[in-house]
Amino acid sequence: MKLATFNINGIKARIDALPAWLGASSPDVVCLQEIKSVDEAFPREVLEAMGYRVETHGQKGFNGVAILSKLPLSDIRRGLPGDDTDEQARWIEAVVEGPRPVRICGLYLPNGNPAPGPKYDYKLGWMARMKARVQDLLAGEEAFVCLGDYNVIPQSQDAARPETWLVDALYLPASREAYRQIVNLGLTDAVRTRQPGPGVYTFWDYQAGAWERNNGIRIDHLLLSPQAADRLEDAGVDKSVRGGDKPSDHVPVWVNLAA
DNA sequence: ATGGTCGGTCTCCGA
Repeated sequence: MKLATFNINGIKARIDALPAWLGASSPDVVCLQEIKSVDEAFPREVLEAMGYRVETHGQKGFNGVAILSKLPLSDIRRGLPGDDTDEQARWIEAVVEGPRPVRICGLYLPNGNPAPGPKYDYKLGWMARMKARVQDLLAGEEAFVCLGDYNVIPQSQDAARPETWLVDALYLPASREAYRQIVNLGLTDAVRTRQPGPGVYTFWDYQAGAWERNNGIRIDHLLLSPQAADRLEDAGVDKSVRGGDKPSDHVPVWVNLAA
């Protein structure tokens, strides 16, 4: 089973590039971030025509997440638990049905800039809520994968120029500590396991020729529960998508799980 | 040495 995450930075702007990648890569399940669309305006028909079920959790203008799946979904949940006043659409969850089901949590973690400030406080609060959700899921001992745009550079090797990120919310010590606290509950970073060295990036800014200079960062991650990690076969980054027509600033990241 | 790019609209803000 091939699972992928892709921050598309606007579904309207990616209406050609997304189907092109789906056709070339044939993932079974994809979690999308930054659809920047309300549910009613999401162009589900073109994706359904490719064999995907479509579940969205959108909002106007910003944020928004979705699941595309060739396999049946159950227990679909929208929104990260822990704060009923949080109106930002950043979390969608479902169980992918099959002989060996796997729960997927698609997430768009807050950027948090500028830091310090209220946006950074929201980021850290959101990460604490995510940690609590992961703790609950771990207690269930099921296979699950938390995949999406984490907006966290875990280590210096995950940035081409780490020195330029020192005061950024994506790399501040408190951001990386909160991320480690989630991973250290017992999750496996699928891409790190398969490609342990430096130089693996998932985002290149549109500005300043970042792509041409390979000035990238790794912020899109797939974290596997122990039961999902048992089934890890392969993982990787579809870097070439960044060089295509009208690219997102992120590229797809994927994992293959047995059965 | 500096500034630079997108996307969705809220003709500015978020990233």
